[in-house]
Amino acid sequence: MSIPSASKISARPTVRRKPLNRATISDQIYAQLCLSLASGELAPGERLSIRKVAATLGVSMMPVREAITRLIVDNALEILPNKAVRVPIMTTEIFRELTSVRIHIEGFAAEQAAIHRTDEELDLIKEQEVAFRDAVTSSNPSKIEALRANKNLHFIIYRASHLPTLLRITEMLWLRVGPIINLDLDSSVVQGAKTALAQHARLVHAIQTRDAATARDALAADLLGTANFVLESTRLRENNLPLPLSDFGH
Amino acid sequence: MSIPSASKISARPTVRRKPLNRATISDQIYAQLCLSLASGELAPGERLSIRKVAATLGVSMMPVREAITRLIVDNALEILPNKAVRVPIMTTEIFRELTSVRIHIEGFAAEQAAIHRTDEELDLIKEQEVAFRDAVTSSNPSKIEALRANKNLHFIIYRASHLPTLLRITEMLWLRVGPIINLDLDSSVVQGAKTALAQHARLVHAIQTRDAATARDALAADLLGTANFVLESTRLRENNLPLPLSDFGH
DNA sequence: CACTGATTAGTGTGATCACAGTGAGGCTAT
DNA sequence: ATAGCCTCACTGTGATCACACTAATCAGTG
Repeated sequence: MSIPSASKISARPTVRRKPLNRATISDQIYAQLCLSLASGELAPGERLSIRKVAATLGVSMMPVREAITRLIVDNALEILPNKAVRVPIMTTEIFRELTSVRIHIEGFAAEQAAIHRTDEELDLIKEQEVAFRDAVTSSNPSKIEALRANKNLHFIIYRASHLPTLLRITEMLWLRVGPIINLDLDSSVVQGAKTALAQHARLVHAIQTRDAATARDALAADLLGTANFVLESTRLRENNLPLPLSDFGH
Repeated sequence: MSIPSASKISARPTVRRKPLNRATISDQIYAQLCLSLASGELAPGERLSIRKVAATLGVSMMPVREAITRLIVDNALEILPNKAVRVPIMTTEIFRELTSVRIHIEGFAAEQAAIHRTDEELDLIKEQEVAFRDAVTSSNPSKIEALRANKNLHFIIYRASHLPTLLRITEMLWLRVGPIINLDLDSSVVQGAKTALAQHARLVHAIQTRDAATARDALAADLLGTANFVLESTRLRENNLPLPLSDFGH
């Protein structure tokens, strides 16, 4: 990821630079790990070593440590009783629980978005909906492009709820499902996207007409659809065995 | 809080001690800060210095640093553009937003608790309900005892939803409202508890009879009641002015 | 050959130091 | 007296080291 060794600002001639909002190295590592998590690059069950991640990314232990701590707090990573850190393994039971919570909370967000959205936000939503449609119905459908557009669509909606607390919670939830949905939904995402397309259309239309109940229902159906798709093509563990022992942790 | 300088286990004679689950110093600091936050000891707007907290608690910077990082992640503390850390100031706007989210999410938790609760959990819930009633209707009502029982009651219910994700979210939410409700609800908590008592009774009865809808409604009414109470005896800032300038963070 | 034992590499946690950036207080020059 | 500059105390961030604990390797013995 090439961290610029330091922010070497030698001399500021006339203008007084204000490096206030500069991103911390820890922030960069955090963002990087989030990406690796969301892309499935970090597989469930895989162990993380602070030192190794630090060496890989070319930084010291400290920023990695802090980034991992953050990820543990929002349940994107878990810490075993040995104090070892790994990306949580998702059982079907946990996945079901997570999905039901997501349906309720993100459905609520969609409902509020239908109520509080501005016209500008509606435009952005429509924009992302066609982006998703294009990515899926294209002649050579791009899986990663579709997932990106799907995520954008959802989060523009959640942001349009104008409830920052809710937005934060949905971010946490997506961080947890990320490793799963990106894992083995190869080109088959196109097949599963049939119902997604329909529900997205319903969803956007409901948000446009400020129909909160329908917006909630459409989003719930969308989530449920992809969740069932994951449950079928299941790479999930049926029950949480004491140890996976299948990790390639070094 | 008196941290034992270190876990000095000199020699373990015959039994092989397994100090696996031992609480980290960081954990202890985190718990301590949570308490200070929930008790209102750390007032909104107050600034936190890693070194000063470390010196006060008699530890080095590191555990404090990690504990504060965790609290920032779940929005119990906020980090200003100056990188300064303070406990967030709560505006009426933010409080309203937070309350609406809480009503929805914690209402959902109550609903699920009514469905999934075991008989043992029901007993615990009843137990905490009479504890709260006792604390409030006592001849010399104890504010801190009432608040403790109230929190216990709520979280036993949330735990009884058997949705760990939901439990985690409610913990985050309570961490944010903690500094407010404990701030200036002195003996007046008894007055405001009138409606709380009624709703608690409804809530517990609904959970007993597995009436999810009523459970949700009762909990929503409970939350709304205390929220309105806070909004009236308001110590909240009307709008988020650039700086409070009233902190004693020297 | 199988099993226990010690040694070693590797882990997360905590402490300490270095550094750049920030803000306030006091000084000087106008 | 006031505006501007400088100094200094203090901040969070990052790096490095020390330590206790864990897991796995390899040696020794049955």
